[in-house]
Amino acid sequence: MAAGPFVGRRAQLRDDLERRILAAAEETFAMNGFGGSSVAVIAAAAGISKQNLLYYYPNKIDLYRTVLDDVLEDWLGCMIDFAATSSRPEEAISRYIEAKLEFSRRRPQGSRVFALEIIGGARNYGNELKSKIVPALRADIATLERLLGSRDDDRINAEHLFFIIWASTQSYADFSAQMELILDRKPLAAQDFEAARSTLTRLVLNSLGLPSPMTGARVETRSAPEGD
Amino acid sequence: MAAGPFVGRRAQLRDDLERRILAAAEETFAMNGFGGSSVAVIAAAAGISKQNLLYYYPNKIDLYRTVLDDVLEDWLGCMIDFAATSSRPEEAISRYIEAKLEFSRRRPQGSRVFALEIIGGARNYGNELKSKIVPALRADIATLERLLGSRDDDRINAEHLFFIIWASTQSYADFSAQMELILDRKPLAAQDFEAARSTLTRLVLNSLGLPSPMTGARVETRSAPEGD
DNA sequence: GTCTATAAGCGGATAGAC
DNA sequence: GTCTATCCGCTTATAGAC
Repeated sequence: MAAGPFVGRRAQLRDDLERRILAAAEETFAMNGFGGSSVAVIAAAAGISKQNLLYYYPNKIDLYRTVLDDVLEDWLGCMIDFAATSSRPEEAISRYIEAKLEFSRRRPQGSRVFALEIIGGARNYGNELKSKIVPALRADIATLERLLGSRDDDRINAEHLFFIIWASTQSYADFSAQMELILDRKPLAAQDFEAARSTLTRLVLNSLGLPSPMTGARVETRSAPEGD
Repeated sequence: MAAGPFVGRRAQLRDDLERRILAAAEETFAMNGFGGSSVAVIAAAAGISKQNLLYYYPNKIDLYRTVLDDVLEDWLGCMIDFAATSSRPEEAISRYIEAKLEFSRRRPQGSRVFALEIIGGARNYGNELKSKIVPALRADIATLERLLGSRDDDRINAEHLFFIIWASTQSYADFSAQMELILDRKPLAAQDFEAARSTLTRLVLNSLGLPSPMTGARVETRSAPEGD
């Protein structure tokens, strides 16, 4: 239902309210899980009555799935760049990590709702997981494999390298409560995400024998394998 | 309450039942979260009545905290080795990753209960998180920092390197549902954990300029920076 | 669309018999 | 320790007035 140029005022108001409800639901589900969130609390957070919420979303599970859909759409939009990129490997990987971390920074609650669903076995979102998320991840893994080149012998396992990238970037949203305690800073600041980006990028590129794209080819601990 | 040599039959039975309840609770909480788990369902999984469960654990939140305590004790037991180790850096780090992955493999449900609690902001376990878990992680980070040596210049950030290790190893428990779909194998097999260990260990050691401990000093992609 | 009212059931927790 | 019986608040969801 994309908004055309002639959206009426009513439709606009309705759209605004739906967004407010979804935002409230995303936050509540992230903090309390599906079972721990009541429709009444979500409605209160959205500034409307429980009955009114149920007018827009006929039941709790539909609301929950809509939240997941909304987050998924956002996430997929951020992630398509990787498979389509024709940049140099080090730049493609670097940008991918950056985009994934940026998503964690920009939408941590959405990331958490997803994490909760996966941890619980994806029983409410299994079809979408199989039909959309897994293919996207597989495409990313295939891209990564292509970027790694054809040295089959002692090559880094692309699937597990991808799992590491994915787990690491995601954790800056999902486990931020723990990181905040360790870094003694709440919430996490821009410098923390920058340090995360820098550390993870360096780790991955270094393990692949690729130069660091930002600081040029200079890698302090070693010399580059070939002239660039 | 360590069991002495003269534990009565009754005490033994009670202990057995408590363990059965805790196991059922761990599994139920892991799959459904705190709010999504009912005492009745946990009791049924343990093979007793709801009222009987409430005789052993007076309320739901106590049961939940006991599960977390039980998992934490197990986890702490696995993790002390790192800080105490005096092995060579590459061996210490290698063993740490191995132990953390082994915990994910052996007790995935416990790992998930913890993850759910942290994602929800650790509102039910904040004190223990601050007093036990965070200090343990800080000690591990300090150990890692020591192992990294004193090159302050362009050194890998120990905190974030640790976050990466921690997130990656934990994800093989928490997000196994997704990995199972990608790897097309349910549940994950020993070979998957071995591939995870190998990939992550190699990634971390390589980024630190350390030789791989298992395959000797041979690292396919580069030559060692200095003779060992 | 938003309200009041209410249905129908599940939730955690307690009382007291045995 | 385990059982039956029960309380009562909160839950999702619906009906119908305005």
